[in-house]
Amino acid sequence: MDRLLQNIKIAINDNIYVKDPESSELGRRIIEYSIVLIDEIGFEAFTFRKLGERIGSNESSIYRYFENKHKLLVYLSSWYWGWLEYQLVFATHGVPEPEEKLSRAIEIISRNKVEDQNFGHINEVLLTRIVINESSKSYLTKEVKQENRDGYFVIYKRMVHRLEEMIRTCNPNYKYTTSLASTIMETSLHQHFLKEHLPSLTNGGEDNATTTFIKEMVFSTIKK
Amino acid sequence: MDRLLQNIKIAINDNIYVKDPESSELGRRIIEYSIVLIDEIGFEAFTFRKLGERIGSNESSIYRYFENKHKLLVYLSSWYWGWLEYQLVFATHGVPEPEEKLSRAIEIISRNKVEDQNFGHINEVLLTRIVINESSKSYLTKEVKQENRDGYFVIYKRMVHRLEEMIRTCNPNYKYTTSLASTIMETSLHQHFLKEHLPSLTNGGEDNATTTFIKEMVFSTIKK
Amino acid sequence: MDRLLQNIKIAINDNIYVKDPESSELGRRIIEYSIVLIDEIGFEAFTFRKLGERIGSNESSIYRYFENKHKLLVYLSSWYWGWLEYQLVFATHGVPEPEEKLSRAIEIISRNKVEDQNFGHINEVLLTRIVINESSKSYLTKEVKQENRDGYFVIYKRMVHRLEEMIRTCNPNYKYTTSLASTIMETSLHQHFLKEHLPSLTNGGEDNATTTFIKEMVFSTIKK
Amino acid sequence: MDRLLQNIKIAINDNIYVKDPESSELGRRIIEYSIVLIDEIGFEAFTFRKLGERIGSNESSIYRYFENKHKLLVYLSSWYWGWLEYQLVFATHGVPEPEEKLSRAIEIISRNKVEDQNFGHINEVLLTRIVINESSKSYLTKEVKQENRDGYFVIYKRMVHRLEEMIRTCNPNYKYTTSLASTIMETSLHQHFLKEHLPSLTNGGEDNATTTFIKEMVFSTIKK
DNA sequence: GATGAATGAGCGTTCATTCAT
DNA sequence: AATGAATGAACGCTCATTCAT
Repeated sequence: MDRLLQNIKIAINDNIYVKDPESSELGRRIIEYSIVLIDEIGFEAFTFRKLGERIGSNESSIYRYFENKHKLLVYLSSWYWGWLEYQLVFATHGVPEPEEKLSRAIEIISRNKVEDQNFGHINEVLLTRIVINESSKSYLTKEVKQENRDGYFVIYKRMVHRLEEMIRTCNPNYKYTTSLASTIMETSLHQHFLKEHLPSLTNGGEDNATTTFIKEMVFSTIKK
Repeated sequence: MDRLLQNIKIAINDNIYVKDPESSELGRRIIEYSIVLIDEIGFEAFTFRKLGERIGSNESSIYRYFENKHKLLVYLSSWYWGWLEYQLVFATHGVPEPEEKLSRAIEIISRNKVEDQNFGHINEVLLTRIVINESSKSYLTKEVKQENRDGYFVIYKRMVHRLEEMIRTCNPNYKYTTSLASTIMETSLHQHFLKEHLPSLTNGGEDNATTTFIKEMVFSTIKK
Repeated sequence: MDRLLQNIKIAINDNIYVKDPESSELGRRIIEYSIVLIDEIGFEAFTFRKLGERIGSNESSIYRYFENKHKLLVYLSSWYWGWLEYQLVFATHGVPEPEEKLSRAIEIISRNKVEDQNFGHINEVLLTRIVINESSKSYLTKEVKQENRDGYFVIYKRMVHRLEEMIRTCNPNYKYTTSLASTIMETSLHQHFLKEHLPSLTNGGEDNATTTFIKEMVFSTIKK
Repeated sequence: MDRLLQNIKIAINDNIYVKDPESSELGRRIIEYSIVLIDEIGFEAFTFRKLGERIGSNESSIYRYFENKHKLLVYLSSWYWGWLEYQLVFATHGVPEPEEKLSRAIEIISRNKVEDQNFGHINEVLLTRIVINESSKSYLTKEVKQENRDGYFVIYKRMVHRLEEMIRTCNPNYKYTTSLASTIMETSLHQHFLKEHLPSLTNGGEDNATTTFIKEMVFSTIKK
């Protein structure tokens, strides 16, 4: 992305963190290296102690920012979806044609991600990999319902509802707009996962194959 | 299901377990109560110690059957898919019409599950809930690739390939058969998850809505 | 008590604190809310962090006043005994009859306490409960001897010696004046503790039963 | 004590421990060295980790026997009271004269303790010191009431009730039997504490002074 | 003088696992 | 084959305290 947006900051629900990691140097290091480390060793093996070692800081300092590693993952996921949402709004703003709008939205969500210079301390490529591999763990817990009530997933849900709205504009008579919207989101992640880890379960090998697959599926489904 | 099948046994790849849990009373208790306990407290909080307490046996005995709790989850998932595969084969066998065949397959995979009297020690309703809530944790690990090589996911993959084959029979020209097949599998689980935990992200509220949604999507996608 | 004494201040040995908590608003808030909080959660669970949160101040500020929570407890105990001593002196001053004097002293020490309007920021009822439940922890430590040398318990000891003196005046031949005096002090606390927590170990249920019990015991013991 | 009683075992309420420490060598070492270590460094500084180091065993093994250090202290206190109770029963059994009986009981409770050869792994002298210095911490907690309900203090309470019964036999008209009984128990400990740490608050310096003091006090109090 | 941020150390606990029976 | 006991290692977290402002 261009650098016009240098001052923007992805806004995250403030009861996900204890202290805003964007508010200090240490906070930003926590974000930067948690992404690197989770990608390296997986979320299961990731601990605040190891992160502390990596950033040359005591784990107790990290507790000033996040109550536990689970909330840190929720934060990273939220940031990811906030970042995608930003791109989606930017790319679809002012596009009059509903099909074109939805097409661009699917593209943003399902394409291969590249680094974004606007957020120096965040490696979006690694983060995307984390979201693909681990983010379901942020909601597949016994506490989903409470966390949902606490607004942990607002950005994700807003994304789904934006898609839903676009689908409805394309075809007001289509019955399963919400399910289709959430399927777009989930399929985007899942197909990328398979491509990486279980390639025999996908045709997504070539560039943009996933995007094309989803677009075809969505548009034939909602065609009047 | 009827009870004609009383003697059948779902065959599970034998390097998932150390000792076949179907081969002893203790083994069957391990399976029975691991399902109950994981459903109760979640896979994260589930430990062999707690399972041992529940079945009145020492945790070390459980190690005779499974190397660790992760493999036990792989076993349960495999069993689930094996069970579904059985139903799928049974329901589609001898159906000449390709569309009808695929339609029945989707139905088997995505419908709400009920208890199956053929497997007394397994509560299929709870198991389905576990697969919906937790099974992604069985492959979302750093070790997927190795485990795939070890054949942990053969049944799942065979299911995908069966679907793929049916899709191809319906329309030999459709390009993304594998992706569509894996999307059917994943969407079936995901929509049920949303229905349960984040209902605002699905239209799947009514009976069979998920099945209808998927069928519509699939058939419009592959329509010649 | 009447309000004639508005300007009095209980004098506490100044090496118990770093900075006199009576010398500032923050100091008084520390005293006020430490009493409330210790009563609420117990001394064990009480920390400067929690106290800081309660008074809307950083824990590091509290360290300006007290080196650690143990010294704060010593301070509170000392304040309690200083407060009791004041009442004792006030109530026995000018009483010529030795038995009457001792009787009034025992009364002061063992009666149920009520709030004293002279010290607005201190809730004497809660403080009494703390002294009953927790104050032994202020001297039951490996450091008693050193702390005694440092004068941490002067007020308490002065109280014992005042009682001792009164006992001796009643009966100059009684041999165990000091032990009896310290037993009066300890029994007053202990019986109140039992009344509250293990009532089957006391007859102290009715009003003033503890006072009557102690008086009877003391006077029969020292009777010539 | 003589060695006639070699086979006796002090019976402790079995929900104080997870596994009976008398049932294994490791368990007995835990008891033996916890007494030594608590006496050495104080209960506050005592941790299972340090105990583990001392007995050359991992702290996790200790958790097999006691849930936490607080319960271990409850166990030690209970053992102490059980041991005293045994002596008390033994010393008063068959004594017809009520005053003599009570006198012997007070003696048992308040005298200086010496090692008892019947319990090889327990150093009764150190244990007595622990009970004097630390045991109040076993009941001065926010959880007393619940723990009382759970029977943690049964032996202590039985001791009080035995004393109470003896007092009543001496003088059926005395009103405060329970309070006097609990005062005997408490004063015995407290005077020994003072003798050791704050000797200016006691006359208990000479041998048996505490015993004599208490006996005089009790008998003059209940004298008809 | 009061505060906010950061830290090191250690606690209590649990887990997965092994060993001996 | 199944069990019970024991262990090492690590986790999550909190505490008391210090430093810089």
